[in-house]
Amino acid sequence: MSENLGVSELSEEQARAELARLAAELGRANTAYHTQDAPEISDAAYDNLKRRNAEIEALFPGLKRADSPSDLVGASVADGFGKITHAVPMLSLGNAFDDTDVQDFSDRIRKYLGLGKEALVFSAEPKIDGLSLSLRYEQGQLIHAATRGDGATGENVTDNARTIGDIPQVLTGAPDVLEVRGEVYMSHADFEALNERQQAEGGKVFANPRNAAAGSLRQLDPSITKSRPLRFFAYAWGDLSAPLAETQMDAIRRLAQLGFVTNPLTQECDGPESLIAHYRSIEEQRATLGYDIDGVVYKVNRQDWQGRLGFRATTPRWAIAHKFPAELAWTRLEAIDIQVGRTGALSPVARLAPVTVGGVVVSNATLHNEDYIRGLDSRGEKIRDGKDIRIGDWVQVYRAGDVIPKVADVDLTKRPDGSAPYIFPATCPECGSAAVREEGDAIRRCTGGIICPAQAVEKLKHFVARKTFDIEGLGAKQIEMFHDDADLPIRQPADIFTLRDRDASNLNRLKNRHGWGAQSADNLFAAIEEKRTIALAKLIFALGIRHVGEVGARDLALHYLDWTALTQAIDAARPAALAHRTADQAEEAERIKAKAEARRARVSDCRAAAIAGLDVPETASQCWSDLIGIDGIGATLGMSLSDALANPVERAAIDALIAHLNIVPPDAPAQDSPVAGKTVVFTGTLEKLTRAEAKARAEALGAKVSGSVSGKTDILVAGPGAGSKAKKAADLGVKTIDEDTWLALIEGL
DNA sequence: GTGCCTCGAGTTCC
DNA sequence: CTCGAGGCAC
Repeated sequence: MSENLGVSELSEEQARAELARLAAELGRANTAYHTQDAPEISDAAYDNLKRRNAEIEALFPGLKRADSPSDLVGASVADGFGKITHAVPMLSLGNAFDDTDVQDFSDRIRKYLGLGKEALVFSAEPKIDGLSLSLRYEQGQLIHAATRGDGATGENVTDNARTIGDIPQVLTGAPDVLEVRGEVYMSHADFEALNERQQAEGGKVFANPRNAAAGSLRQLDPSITKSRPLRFFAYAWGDLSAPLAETQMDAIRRLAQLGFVTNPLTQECDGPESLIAHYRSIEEQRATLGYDIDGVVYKVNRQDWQGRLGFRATTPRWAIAHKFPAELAWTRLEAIDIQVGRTGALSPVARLAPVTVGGVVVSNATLHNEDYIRGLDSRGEKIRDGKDIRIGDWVQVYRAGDVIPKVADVDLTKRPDGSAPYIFPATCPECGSAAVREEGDAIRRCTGGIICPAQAVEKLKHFVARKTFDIEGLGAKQIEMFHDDADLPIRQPADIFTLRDRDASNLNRLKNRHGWGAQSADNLFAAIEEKRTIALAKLIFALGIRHVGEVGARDLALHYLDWTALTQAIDAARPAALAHRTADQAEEAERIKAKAEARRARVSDCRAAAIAGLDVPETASQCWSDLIGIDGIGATLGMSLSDALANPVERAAIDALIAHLNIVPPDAPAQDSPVAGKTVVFTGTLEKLTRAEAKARAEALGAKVSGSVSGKTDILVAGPGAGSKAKKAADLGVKTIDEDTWLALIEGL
């Protein structure tokens, strides 16, 4: 047997066999652990198997199995934490900042549910300022604990969670599978005692209880977590298939019966006035609670109504967080710097004399844009009573959403003599090109395009970012270094993929440089090689074309399925795109000129000529309509994409890049479903699905989802409140069905 | 035209 | 996380 060999001594064949053996053994151990009282093997033995598996996988990455135990949840791996995908995503909440927002929240729900005089009851509880944790229990046993992470996937902190006294290891009388959610936090007293201890021992002193709780929970060594006084309030559960109770309040009581600690200030409220009264009461008690809270959470009490209300993209419709006013601090504005983003946006950043805001030292803050500094909002109306912001001013800072520092106000009585209004630059501070602000736009942009080094670097950073090419070892810092490198410059994406060959024929080789070695250089080249194969959607997003974000890129990929098809279609649509813009501009001019009677005729002539003169070929119009007919893609995105591909410099860079890549088309949609190849339009309110879900399901089944009804539409799915589209469909003789019929049609697929 | 809702692009600190 | 703005429904 090979299992006594060191990992490095294994042959490929032995490694493959052993990975199979480990997968089987760990799989069996996992099943035993999760379904029976006694685990089959000890924790230490389990960890050893797991570690050996990870070591072999690291050495033979090509042999990693589809059912690799390293992807299994519920076990500790030596380095870092494993990932856990939440069965039900951990979403964030919408925010209310004043009484009006609370009233709106209630009104919105009443309208959505169609409630008349009927009572609408809420639960209200303090929003604990800690970190949320999801606990999974199977057959009453705590199986795993995961942090929120990005909402879909979190970190596996099971071993640490087991050390928290408020978290039961075993439940009696619980459903077979139960996910409990709550907040891990540290009390003020415990926090202070911990910091004193840390200081005495020369350890890290935490800025605030939240950071202390987060730092303690994310310890790699559970014995350290155990020594930290963490607590836990349970407030929700993650599995709606088996509701704990018919109302939120009953569910909380049930959690308390099961042995969880629930917050004593949780209360039932029968309307907005009652919610606000409870909010004020909690606000008054805030200082004496002994732990940090940052607001009050309101939830619709009835479970069935929560179900009907459902979710928007990232937040439930049935809950909201009523936030306390943010903590404020005053400090001196020392300078205003201008940063240039990847789209050329000039963003002013305030450099501040360091000041503590909400437990964190802040020395930078956003100033948004030109108008914000001048004291105007996006509609040109006064904010801060019209006070402008000047260098040297005494300014008020807060952290929006307790995260992003912003300059909120100015103290005019402390304004230094001889100060002058800040003059926003009209040229790019990085490349000197003109910086212009389009009519109706809040942002001033550098016109240098690819010539501007700041834009080039930011675009490259976007290209290698986590959601795009995600090249390990080539992050923002490395991009900055390589961009200005004398011997191995990376000036455009294609340069990344020629790096290895250029390095091989270079005198100043990467492996001989300070801070690099043969191993790290090889790792980088290997990471780059790995990403030569890339999904079409990621490639499109990575190009960093304005208005083409993650979702737009995915929609384009799903529609065209292939890079060549996409470029050919966009190229062909170019005349129509130009005509669209010309017509747009002419219309705009016409609107302005309508007031200046004298010149109207000339403009109309100009518009007619523009359209007639361009003589748009039929195929161009078709390609253009096809493009902007994609649901979610409009003329602005279309124009932006067309411009990017038609710009000779940009196009050359893109073509050079494409030559190095192996582009993977999106998963071919099912061919055998009843809706494959059909064009579907959703309209009205969907009750069982969100629009995004409906769209994703339909696309997975091979349907094309369009935004508007036309002769090409095969099926219109009309929910309640469908209007003009249903009428148009009837006129065109398009088949129209309701949501239930649609669900029945695609059922089981 | 108006009013949602989502998406894109910007931001800080650990 | 927030703002602005694009896209879409009414």
